[in-house]
Amino acid sequence: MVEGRQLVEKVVSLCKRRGFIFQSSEIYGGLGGFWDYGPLGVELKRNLKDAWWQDMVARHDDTTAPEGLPSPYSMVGLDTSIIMHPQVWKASGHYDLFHDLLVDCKADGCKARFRADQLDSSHCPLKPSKAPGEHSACQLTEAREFNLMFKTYIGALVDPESESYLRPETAQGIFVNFKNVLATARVRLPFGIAQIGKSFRNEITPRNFTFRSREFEQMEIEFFCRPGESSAWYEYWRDRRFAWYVALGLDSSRLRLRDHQSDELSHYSCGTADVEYAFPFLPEGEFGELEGIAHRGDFDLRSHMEGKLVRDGDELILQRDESGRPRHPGSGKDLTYFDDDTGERIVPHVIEPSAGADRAALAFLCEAYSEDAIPDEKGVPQPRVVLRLHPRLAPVKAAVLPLTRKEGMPELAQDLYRTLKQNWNVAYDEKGSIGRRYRRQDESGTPMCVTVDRESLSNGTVTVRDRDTTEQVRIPAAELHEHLAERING
RNA sequence: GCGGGAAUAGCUCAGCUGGAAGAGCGCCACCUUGCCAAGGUGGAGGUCACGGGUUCAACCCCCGUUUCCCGCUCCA
Repeated sequence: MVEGRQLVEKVVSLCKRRGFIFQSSEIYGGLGGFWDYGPLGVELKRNLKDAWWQDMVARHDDTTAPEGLPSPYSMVGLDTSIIMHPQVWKASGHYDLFHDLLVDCKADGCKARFRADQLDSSHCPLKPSKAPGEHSACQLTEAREFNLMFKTYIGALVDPESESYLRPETAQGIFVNFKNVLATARVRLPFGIAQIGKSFRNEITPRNFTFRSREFEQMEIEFFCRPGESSAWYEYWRDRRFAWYVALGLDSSRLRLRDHQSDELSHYSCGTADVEYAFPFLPEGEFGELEGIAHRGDFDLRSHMEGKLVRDGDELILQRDESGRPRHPGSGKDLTYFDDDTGERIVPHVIEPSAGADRAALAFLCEAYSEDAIPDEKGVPQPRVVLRLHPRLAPVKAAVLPLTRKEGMPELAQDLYRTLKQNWNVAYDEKGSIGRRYRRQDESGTPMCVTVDRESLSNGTVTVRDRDTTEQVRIPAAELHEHLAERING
C-alpha cells in the first residue's frame, strides 16, 4: 500500500508522465499556483464537471419532492462573466476581507506580520507589553498592500477609476442574476442555480500540487428557499453532496463530512459543513476541503440590495462610514420574492454547496492510484500500476486492441473503434505486446480493453478485459455497445 | 513573507578532487512472440532550471533569480 508523501510523488509523476497535469508555463520555468491539464487530464476534469452538471442540473427531476422534504424544486444553470462590476465585490464583503495593508517586522527572531490598521492594538512578539514598532529591536517595513483578489483594468487606460477584479468565487455572478432568473426561467421557491467556472485568488502560499491554486474551477449551487424551510434544505444538500463523492468512488475512510463548530462559522453563516478528503500530502489525521455546504441565510441577497453587511450581535446590519452613509452600497434593487402561497414578500435564504473541481479531480486521482501484482504467463506475480477511476470519470472508456497486427485483426479492430468512438472516448492501440498494451491502459485508468483475436475474425466475438480484475469475458461484437453502456453508466 | 533542502533525457536517478553528458524505464522504426510489462536490432530526445562570476577548462566552486519540496506564517 502506497501512502503519504510517497503516494503524492507517484501521483504527481504519473500525472506528468501520462499527460494528466503539467505545471503552467513550464518551458519558461513554471509559474507558481497555476496548472495545465493535459490530454488525459482534460478528459478527467471534463467528465467530473459533466457528472456534476448531469447529476445536479440536467437530469434533475423538478416534479418529485425528495424524501422527507416539503416540496419538489427546480434547478437551472448559469454561466456568468469572470470580471464583474467592482461594486459587486465591495457589497459582498470580499473587497474588505481580501484586501489588507500589512507590515512586516524584519528584526531577527521576530519576522512577524501585522495589519497596518491594527498596529496599536497588536503586541510585539519580542516585547508583548509594547506595540509593534515601539521596541528598540523592531524593524517595521512600510505598509504593503496585500490583495488576494487579482486586480485588472477595464479598458486600455490604466486608471484607478477603471480598476476591477477577477472573481474570487463564482457565487456572486449567481446572486446578481437572481432577479433575471426569477423573471425569465419560470422558477418558484425553492429552486437552485448552478454554475461551473474559473475563479482566481492570489494565494500567499500556493502549495500541495493543484490543491491550492491561484486559478481554479468551482462548481457552485446557490439554492434559494423559504426561511422556515432552510434548515431542512441545508441538511438535504449536505448529505446529498457527500453521497455524490461516495457514488463516484471516494468511498474509503479518507473521506468525511464535518460540521463546523459554531466558533468556526463565518459571520453570515448559520451552519456550514465541509466534505473533506485526507489528501496524502497532509499530515496523518488531517483533512483538506473538497466542498463547503453553507447555510448563508439572507446575507447575500440583502448585501446586494442594501450594501456591505456586518454582524451586530445576532443581527446583520448595514456597515456605515463616519458620515453615516453605507460603507459599500448595494444595488438598491429589490431582490425580494413574492410568495404567492402566503401573499408575503420575503428575502429567500440561501444554501450554498460550493465545490472545487480541481480539488475533486486531485482527490479522485489520489484515491484511484494503486499498485498491485498480477501473474504473468508463468504464474509469477508482476507489479502493476492501475488507476481505479470510476468509469464515468475515466478519461478513456475503452481501448480497442488487435491481438496481433496480422490476418486482418487491425482492420476489424479499427472498425469497432470507429463505431464505439461515436459515443465514447475510446482508444486504438496496436503497438507492442498485448500485455504491455493492457498495462498502458491500466495506468491511464481505462476501465475496459476490447481485444480482437483470431476467433473474432471467424465468429464475430471479442474479449472484454476488466481493468480492476483483469478478467475477460467473450461477447459478440454486436453487443459491445450495450456492454460498455452498462459498465459506464452503471 | 521567514528559515532549510532540491533542480541533470518524457519519468526515476547516477555523475569521483573542476578535465569529452550517463543508466534504467518510457517513446519511435523494424524483426520476433501472440492474452497480461521489461526478447532482438536500430533510433530520436539534454544550452545539466535561468542569468552572471571565478578558471586554461564549470553539471561540479561563488553570487543572484525562478520553480518545487519541508517547517513556520497566512488561509475569505
